[in-house]
Amino acid sequence: MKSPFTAKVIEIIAAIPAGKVTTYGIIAAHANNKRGARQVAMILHSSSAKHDLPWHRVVNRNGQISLKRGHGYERQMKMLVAEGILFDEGQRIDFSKYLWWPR
DNA sequence: CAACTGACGATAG
DNA sequence: CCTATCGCCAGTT
Repeated sequence: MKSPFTAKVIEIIAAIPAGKVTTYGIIAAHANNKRGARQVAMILHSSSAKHDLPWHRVVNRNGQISLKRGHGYERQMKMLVAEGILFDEGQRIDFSKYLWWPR
């Protein structure tokens, strides 16, 4: 079996409601690995498809998409906008409106 | 098995 | 505002 951390991360991500977003750090913290944000990203990268996870609802702590242009950035933004999430001029998401906290 | 990589984050300057 | 550096450790090679 994969680590408890991995299982927890997948569980949390699968629970993110449409129209909301959360961050790598928050997920990591709830999976008992406060400083494991990078692993959350890695898990998403390798397991989002097989676990049918809403990977696009996870952004970094600035409310911005971490992907690079031409490597998923536009695709992710498009999916978020399609769910009603708006970006400001700096292409950042307003956490006061869209942040989802697992619990 | 060892080394390397990296959708991140906090901190320091 | 910015860059640099360290910590964390699952995947990949």
